Amino acid sequence: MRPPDPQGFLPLPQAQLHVLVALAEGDMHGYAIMQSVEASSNGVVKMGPATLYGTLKRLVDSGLAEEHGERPVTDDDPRRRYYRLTGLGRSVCNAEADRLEALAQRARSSLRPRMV
Amino acid sequence: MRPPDPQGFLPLPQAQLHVLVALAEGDMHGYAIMQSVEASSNGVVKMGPATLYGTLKRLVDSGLAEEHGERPVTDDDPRRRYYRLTGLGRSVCNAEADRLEALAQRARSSLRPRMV
DNA sequence: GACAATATATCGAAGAATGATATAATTGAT
DNA sequence: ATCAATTATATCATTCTTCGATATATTGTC
Repeated sequence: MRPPDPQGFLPLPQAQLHVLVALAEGDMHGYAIMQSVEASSNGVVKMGPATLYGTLKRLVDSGLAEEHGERPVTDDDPRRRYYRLTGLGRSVCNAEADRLEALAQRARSSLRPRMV
Repeated sequence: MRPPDPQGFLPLPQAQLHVLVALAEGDMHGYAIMQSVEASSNGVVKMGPATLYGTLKRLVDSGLAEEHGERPVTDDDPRRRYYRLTGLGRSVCNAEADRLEALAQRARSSLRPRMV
């Protein structure tokens, strides 16, 4: 029973990555994740409720995120359900970030080749 | 009739991005793309023929890649079909690389917060 | 009280990715 | 010259993922 290898989750589906990155910035409830994803992508990535809640379910099922009961003292709308990254979720998000960064680098150096 | 906005193609499905990045490194035939994607991801991304040829078709249909008849003098297996990026394909690949780089940055700075 | 925004949830359809399989030409080994 | 492995393209059926639409109820604002 070894701890699951983060690499095994890669490549991560787009929506899952976006939710993980949002949660990396802090624990959040679903609706806040939707807003965060749209805002921090400057409106390029639009995530509707179907994508969000479906994705959230998958993340919880696969152990990358979890719901928890710790609520902020102020501003507690009882409908809200808060989520956080698990340790595994952090590792996977990190691994995927590394992978994508390398990919982006490669694209860059091919598309704008340096003068030799 | 304005030229299509690269941003409108974002976010690009994973397989499409991988093929575009491979083609950014040089014109290639299908089988070479498969190998390139798998090799340069260190085996993390495995693209089978169904994904490859389906994706290639989509890229051509949407004007991001195109087939061409220019073949290398040596080493010409007549079965091969060569593809290249279009101008639009380059722009889109570049825009997506920028987006993913920014996303990876954000993930990084959240996951490994700098000491303040 | 009326209305917009917040918040979660699910259905069914569309889009994307995959494993399996098929076919055939090429290459390398013997 | 024969045989097998590799190269190369292609498609089917299924599964996974994403999306638009819709539903329901609560909260905040005027």
